[in-house]
Amino acid sequence: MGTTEQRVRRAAIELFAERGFHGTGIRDLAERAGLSSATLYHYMGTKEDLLVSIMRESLTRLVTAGERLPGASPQERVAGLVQLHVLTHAVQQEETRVVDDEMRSLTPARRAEVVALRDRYEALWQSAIDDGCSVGAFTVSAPRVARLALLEMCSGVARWYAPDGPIPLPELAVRYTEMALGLLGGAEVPPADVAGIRVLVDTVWASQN
Amino acid sequence: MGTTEQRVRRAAIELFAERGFHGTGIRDLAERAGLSSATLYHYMGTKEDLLVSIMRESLTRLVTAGERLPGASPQERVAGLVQLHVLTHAVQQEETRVVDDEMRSLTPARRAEVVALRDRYEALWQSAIDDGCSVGAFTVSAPRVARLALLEMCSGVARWYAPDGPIPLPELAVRYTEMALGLLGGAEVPPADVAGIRVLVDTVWASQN
Amino acid sequence: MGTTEQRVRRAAIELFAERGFHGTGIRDLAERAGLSSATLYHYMGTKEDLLVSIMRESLTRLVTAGERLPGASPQERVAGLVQLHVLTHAVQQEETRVVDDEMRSLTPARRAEVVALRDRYEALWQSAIDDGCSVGAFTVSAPRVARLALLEMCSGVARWYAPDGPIPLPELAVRYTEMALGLLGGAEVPPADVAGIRVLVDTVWASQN
Amino acid sequence: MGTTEQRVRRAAIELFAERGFHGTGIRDLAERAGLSSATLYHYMGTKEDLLVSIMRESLTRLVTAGERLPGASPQERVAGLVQLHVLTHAVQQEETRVVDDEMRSLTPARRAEVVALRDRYEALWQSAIDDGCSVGAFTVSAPRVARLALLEMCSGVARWYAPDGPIPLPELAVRYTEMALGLLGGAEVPPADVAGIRVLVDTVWASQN
DNA sequence: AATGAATGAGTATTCATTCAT
DNA sequence: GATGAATGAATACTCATTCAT
Repeated sequence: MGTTEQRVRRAAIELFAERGFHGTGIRDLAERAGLSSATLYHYMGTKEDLLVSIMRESLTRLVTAGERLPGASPQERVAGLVQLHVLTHAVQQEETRVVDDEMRSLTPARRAEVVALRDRYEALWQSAIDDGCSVGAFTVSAPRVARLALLEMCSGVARWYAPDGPIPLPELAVRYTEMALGLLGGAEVPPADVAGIRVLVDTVWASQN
Repeated sequence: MGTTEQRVRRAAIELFAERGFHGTGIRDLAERAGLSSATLYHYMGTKEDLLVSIMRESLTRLVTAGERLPGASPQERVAGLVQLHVLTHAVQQEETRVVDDEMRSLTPARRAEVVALRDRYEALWQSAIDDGCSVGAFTVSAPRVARLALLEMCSGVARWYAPDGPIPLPELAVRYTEMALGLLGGAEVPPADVAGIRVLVDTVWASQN
Repeated sequence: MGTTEQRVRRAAIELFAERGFHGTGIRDLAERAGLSSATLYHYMGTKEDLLVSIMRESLTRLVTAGERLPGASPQERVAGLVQLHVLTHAVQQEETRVVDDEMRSLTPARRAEVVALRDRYEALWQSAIDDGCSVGAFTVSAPRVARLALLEMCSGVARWYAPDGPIPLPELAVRYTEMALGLLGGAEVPPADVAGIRVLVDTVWASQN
Repeated sequence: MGTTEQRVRRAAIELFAERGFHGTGIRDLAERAGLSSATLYHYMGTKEDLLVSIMRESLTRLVTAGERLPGASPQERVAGLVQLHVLTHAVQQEETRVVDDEMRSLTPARRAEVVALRDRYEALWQSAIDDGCSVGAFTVSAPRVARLALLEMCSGVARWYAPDGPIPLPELAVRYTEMALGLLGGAEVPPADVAGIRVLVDTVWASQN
């Protein structure tokens, strides 16, 4: 069952994803983690601390994985990012939904730190897209908007993809790669190494913290 | 400034979009609407009634517009739906975000009604997609998944599109149409009548209730 | 019984005096005032706001009365201050004890305002004492210390004086006047107009706010 | 640094004096003593036990010292008590403030014991004063009130006296002796042996428990 | 139509204390 | 001797809602 702290984190991820931060009470968390609400406070600071910690860890992992992605050409880098993003959003659906949806629940002071991390991750996308545009590999006219549309599109996976459903994970990744490169315009789709990326995701998410 | 009831609805849409249903208090609503919290209750039932009413109205308008869309071929119907969806999500960003994000905040009893409306709307998409597949106009292998991915992609517009930004609304609609038909596979993009759809959107949203 | 707000203030004064600020719970206040603890919040801000407001009002009254005191010579001014202080501490025992004892319970931010008021009141004492020293009316060697000792001595009245006990109020005032002037050294005791000061006290405490 | 138990007592005296009994949490005590809050309970019973024990020890010492005071005449006995009281309140400011201020924080059951001790101490004062009145050495009309006023006046020293300030301890004691005997009326001030009393205070407070 | 007053149930968080290790 | 873990009861305060006026 893991350590108590892990149980608390899991409970928080599940409930924040299901009911939202403000819709989840401290009592709900305690019950789900199998603790009294007073004991909960041995394993966390405030409720917001817990949320921040979940977001920080998740985004840090994403940034780590993103920076370890292979691929030299802009097409390969975008393809890798899409596959990384889609795989994590398909495999860690609850966690990624919390990160994507609960930004607004953060106090301005705490939001800053988390936004900084997210910006660092999105900068990886932006630079890959911008490079592709410079080189003429992509023809999209508004690269900033393209980034937003792509991320929105890929993040959606966390809301509907069923791991045990009809679409195998690798196929999902390939399809999204095709869609993404199509959206960027005139780009040929590089050969995908989904398996390699899956290994990367598993590695990064296996590491403690 | 509109009737008091409209002020209440506007306040609710703004705050629910900004802070979420559970993050918005009755006093916040009252303050934003310029009323006392007791007076608020002259213009609404419970807080949940207000949310349901906003969602019902918005989804009803979307269904109405969706059913009035012209277009005979599957390609034309999908194109129309994409343009309708993108335009509404770009123009009515707050309202559509509330509809998309606050489903989980509904009590099971109330959720049923709203989900039924949403299902009715999504059925328009599904049938267009399915028809296209039957006829061989689309080659996508998993039509249900395609619907989900398309809706997710188009709904994202409400989260980032800036009406006063660099991309004009018609261009946005066209781009999304292209991306959507590309996603469905092997479909030629029919000529777009974005202006006509814009009129439809404005008409439906102008009507009271 | 007075307005509800007055009942809340009375309850707070009684309980803060009896059990201290930290020893008094919001439920205690509500019960004493005959309200539910939620209703209490219609009539106050936070518990600290209530304490500050009580202190501010009491000190403001004391300053007002102190500034209206007649008396030209240092002896007369000190005598007036002693009588004012003793009378208020004998008549408003609970309120003055709250002011004297609960300073430490204030948050630094709120403490500043209250301390400023108290300093303004004590400055009246200090200047009378200092003037007496300059003129040679008092022979005390450490005037600052004399002020502290005098205030401490006179404030003590609020802790033990029984209004229905053997010592009449005017006699109490006279005795303290004698002790105070003796403490300051070599001062002749001016004729006391305790009745006049009693009228002043009653006037200032009768006024709303 | 003394035994752990002494560290706990010192922490309690400091914090109870600074923030009051109800304003001091068990965690505050633990932190100040450099222990975990669980370990704290190896060195004390309940929080109230700790307070009672501090008060009992302090009052016991005061009674012990009071009973050992030399002096045959009522004037000498009062002078000795004043000097004892002033010296202890100047030297043990925090401890004496806790004793004086936190009586109200005690449960009725525990209060009885402590009040009994205090009464025993105050009885020393009362009998000296009463004897002086019987013999005609004092002319004060209300002896009980005189005791209260004297104690209040002398205890105030703990609230403002600065050991490193301009007034030397012996002078402070002499001044208070003069004030006290003046307050009692028509009493000549006996020669003071402040140094002797200081030795007594130091002896009694040096003894363990 | 509008609101001040009222509240029971709820909020997140801290309390003093115990106990197994 | 020391402590991490645990908790029931309490803390100050807010919630959505009702109602008399």
